Amino acid sequence: MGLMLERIHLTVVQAVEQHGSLTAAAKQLCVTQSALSHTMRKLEDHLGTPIWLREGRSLRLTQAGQYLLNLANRVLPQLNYAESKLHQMAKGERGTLRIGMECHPCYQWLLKVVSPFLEAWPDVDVDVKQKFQFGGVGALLSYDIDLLVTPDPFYKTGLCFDAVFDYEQVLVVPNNHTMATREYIEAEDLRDQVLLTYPVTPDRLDIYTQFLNPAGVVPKRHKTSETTDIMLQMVASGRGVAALPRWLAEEYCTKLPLALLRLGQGGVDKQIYLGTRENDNNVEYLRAFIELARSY
Amino acid sequence: MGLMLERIHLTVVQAVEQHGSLTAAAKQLCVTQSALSHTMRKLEDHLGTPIWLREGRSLRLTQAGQYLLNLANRVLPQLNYAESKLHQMAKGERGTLRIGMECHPCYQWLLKVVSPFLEAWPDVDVDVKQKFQFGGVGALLSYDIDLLVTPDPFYKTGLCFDAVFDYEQVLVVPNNHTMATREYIEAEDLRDQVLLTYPVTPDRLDIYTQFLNPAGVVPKRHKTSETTDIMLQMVASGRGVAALPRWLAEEYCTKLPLALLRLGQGGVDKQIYLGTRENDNNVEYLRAFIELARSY
DNA sequence: ACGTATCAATTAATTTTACTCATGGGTCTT
DNA sequence: AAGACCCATGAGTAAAATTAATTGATACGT
Repeated sequence: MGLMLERIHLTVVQAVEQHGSLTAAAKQLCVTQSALSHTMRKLEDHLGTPIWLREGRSLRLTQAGQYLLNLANRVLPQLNYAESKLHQMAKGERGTLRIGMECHPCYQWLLKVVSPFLEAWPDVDVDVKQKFQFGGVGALLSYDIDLLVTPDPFYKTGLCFDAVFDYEQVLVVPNNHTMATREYIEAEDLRDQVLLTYPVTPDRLDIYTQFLNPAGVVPKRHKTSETTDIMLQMVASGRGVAALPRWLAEEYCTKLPLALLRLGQGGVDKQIYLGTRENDNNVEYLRAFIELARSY
Repeated sequence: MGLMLERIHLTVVQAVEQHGSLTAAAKQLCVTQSALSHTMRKLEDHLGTPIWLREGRSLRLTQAGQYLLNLANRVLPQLNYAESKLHQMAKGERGTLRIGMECHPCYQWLLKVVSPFLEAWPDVDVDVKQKFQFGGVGALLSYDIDLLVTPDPFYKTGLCFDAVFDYEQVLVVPNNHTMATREYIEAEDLRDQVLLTYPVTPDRLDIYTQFLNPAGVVPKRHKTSETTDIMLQMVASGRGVAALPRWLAEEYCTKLPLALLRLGQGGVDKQIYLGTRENDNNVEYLRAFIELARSY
């Protein structure tokens, strides 16, 4: 009645993949190559299938091995994090608030909330992540993050979303642009414009989903930029137009020759949501963060 | 450099919670109580925090212990499933296709696809699950299922959704109902009707999201029923009306005195989607299932 | 209130396991 | 063809896990 698939096995598969050989993995793990060879051999016997094909002096993962590697990449981070979190709990520390960002421009806003939070909770660290294998919701569900900042809430059992921030999405144009003096623009007006956005898929860009798509309009060209600074430099120099939160764009208006226009007569209104797991409802510092965010 | 949090620890925490005592857990795991006491004691020393409060002769989880239990409930199923899947792979079996259902009436449709699939892939088993802690998407992301049947796709990085089935959602009324002879109804017509649905939240019922809510209509009463049979028995006996897929309702029309009405002049059209992980794109039998489903 | 049953912790003895060392057989490089 | 590199194997040993036996504490029944 032997359980057999252990943490060490996943660790080895992962380390071998990372370092290229059993020997290198062994050095990394501070044991001999022989130890790992024995250990993995036992697992292979137990499973009844090899994990690697021994080709000359190198190892290539079998299908079973690839499955193990995939498992390792999913499970090991959880174990590692849990262990460190338990250590933190033991020392009486509050732990780390892991924040995931699904919203490029929110970063600036987040910084303004994080800083008073760190003061109010000196024993809680903050960690911000931006890339997720399965999107922000996936990261929340698989405990890779504890809090998700997103303009795009997704109500599912086990998750809570709180709206914490209202803002208006506006179009940013150079202030010598032909449209610069208008109060608002229509979707049609963008048909012959170059649109600058962050590099994410159009279905996650509000300017498309809420403004252009309903009107069936596609801009002349679509360019992307990772950073707001560069993006607005491009706008100022007449390379295109961009859609950003008003509060963010306004900060740049003092530095760059820009004008802000409403999107449609009524404007496009947005909210930022904070997503959490229901399980974490009673985590004090998490609730506190949301309260703090709401009060801004 | 001692790694320490092992599978056995999670197993013990889970087993103690399940069986109420260390002794019972030990029996379950085919070891002595002493062994578990030692093992867990070592972990507590390593972490620096107790896992249980010893109250008289019983154990109560500390906060750290609860965290461990939560971790165990998330991680152990993955390890257990992985181990059995690897054993299957070793024996040359294809494995199990775990299907999650987020759509009550789809069950009937699914059965029609599963049966030819089982014939075409004799070495693949099928398992159908209906309850998910974090919704269908969560189950997909955390590898609790491999395929999600849903009317409500959710595009996220790492997931694919394929539309496999178009159908019309219709209103089912008894055939002696005052509206029974009409071709279609308006939302207003439901204001004084009793509505029968499956027991899920209204935001996941198309009749609300696509028909009633836009018109701001609330039915006189809302009753729920777990099964289609009972629901339509109720409809036939004049206790209310129900919204169901046309193909499903039509099957009952031969047995029960029912009439089907379009929802609104244009009718409400729906699709069933099959959700998978991008990672599984190359799993033959999964692709085959989707193809098979599409061809119906 | 007393005896009995149950449960967890502890100690010491024992078994099992994991690891290292030493070695051999491959393969690739130059 | 030599040297470097890599993995597998077998035997011995150190370490760890497990057991058996016992204790102390608590609940329960009569």
